[in-house]
Amino acid sequence: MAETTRDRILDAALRAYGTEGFAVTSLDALADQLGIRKQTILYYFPSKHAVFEAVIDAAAIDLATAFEEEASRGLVGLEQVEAIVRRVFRLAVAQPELLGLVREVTRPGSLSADRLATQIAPILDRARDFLEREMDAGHLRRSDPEMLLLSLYSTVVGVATELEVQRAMGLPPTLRGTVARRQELTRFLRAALEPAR
Amino acid sequence: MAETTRDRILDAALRAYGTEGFAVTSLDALADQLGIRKQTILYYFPSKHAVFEAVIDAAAIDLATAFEEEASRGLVGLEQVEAIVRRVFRLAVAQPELLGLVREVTRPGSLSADRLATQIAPILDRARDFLEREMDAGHLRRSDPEMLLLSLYSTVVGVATELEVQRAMGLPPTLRGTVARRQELTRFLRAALEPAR
DNA sequence: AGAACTCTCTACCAATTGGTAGAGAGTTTG
DNA sequence: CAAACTCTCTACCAATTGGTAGAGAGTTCT
Repeated sequence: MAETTRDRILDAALRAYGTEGFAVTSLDALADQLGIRKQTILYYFPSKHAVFEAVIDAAAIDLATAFEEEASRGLVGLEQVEAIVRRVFRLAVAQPELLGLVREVTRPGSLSADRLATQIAPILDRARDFLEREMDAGHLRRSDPEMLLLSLYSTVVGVATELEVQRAMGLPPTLRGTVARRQELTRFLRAALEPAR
Repeated sequence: MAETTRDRILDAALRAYGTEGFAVTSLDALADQLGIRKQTILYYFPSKHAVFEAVIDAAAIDLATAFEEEASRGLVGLEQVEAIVRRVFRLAVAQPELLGLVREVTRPGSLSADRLATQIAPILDRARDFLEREMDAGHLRRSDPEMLLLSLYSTVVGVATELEVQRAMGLPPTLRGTVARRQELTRFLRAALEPAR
């Protein structure tokens, strides 16, 4: 309990930046949500951009933790891939703002793209190694691990987060619909990754 | 020749909104790029948001045209899918701001998502029909066409935007790298879509 | 007790924002 | 030629922005 003011600011900022976006969220708006004045925010962070960077750092830790949890189960081949997909979807439902922040940060004009990138790099390295190992072991179809990772990332995060696109396509944003989407995605990935028999 | 002022504004706006984003691009900044005053912009468009909507409309036409060109070749099965993927990548290289705009518009909670959506809807319908038909004909592995479409969209746009992010971070997008990505993506799709033999 | 420190606030500020009013130059129309 | 219209501009404006200065209340240290 007793969440510190600093943590409350970071929570609200993650939610705001991850859904509305960084540029459109003013310090005043953020402060209003918390029932404080923006000067209090500027007491804890030297500037608006510093809040953003702190949010990114915290998000990177959350993401790394979630990934770590799934990766340390000793699963193999497709089962490991599917475990992570399931986790990403769980994240998308429980904490949509987290993946929303990733989307915000990885936008072309973003000043802080590399901040998240460098913190996530170890995860990516580990994922690439995993794919390579599993291909060698014959558990996954052989292909370029780096590129495969990129395709996997885009597909999974996209399917999990592109709510507007889904709405535009007439897909219901219900929990049931989300589960169906995950299952279909899993089938899709299985078809793409299963070693040729 | 003799591009009208209105068209020059739309061009610059597409580039700015598609890379920097709508919120962070002020009318003054836009006018500066064109060597005019923002009041001239407001002569052609009643408000900043009207500029955005006009940009979306123009982009929708460009996208529909590109799609139409690829779709009217009478290709079949995976060949048709790959032709469109190739076209999207060509777009991503030649006009990265166009996909950037799509990304900007499809941000969760976007007010203008519907505007693009309704204009793109016929394309989506057509694409869904195509996939369904090709599955029936046994040219593509059977799966939920809607989900498949979403996966395709996420993956292709995701991989294409990722190129932009890297470019923004200083990694020059070599033609070779782009082609390599497209080929890996194609392999990925082929593995997932090829009818089981 | 008093000094120092922590935290949140009020009071400002200069810059930037989207937008309005309307002048002035050039062109087209009657 | 004069009137009307088209286009771009200067001059403003009120609201919002991120940020500074410093007061005041409460707590902790000596």
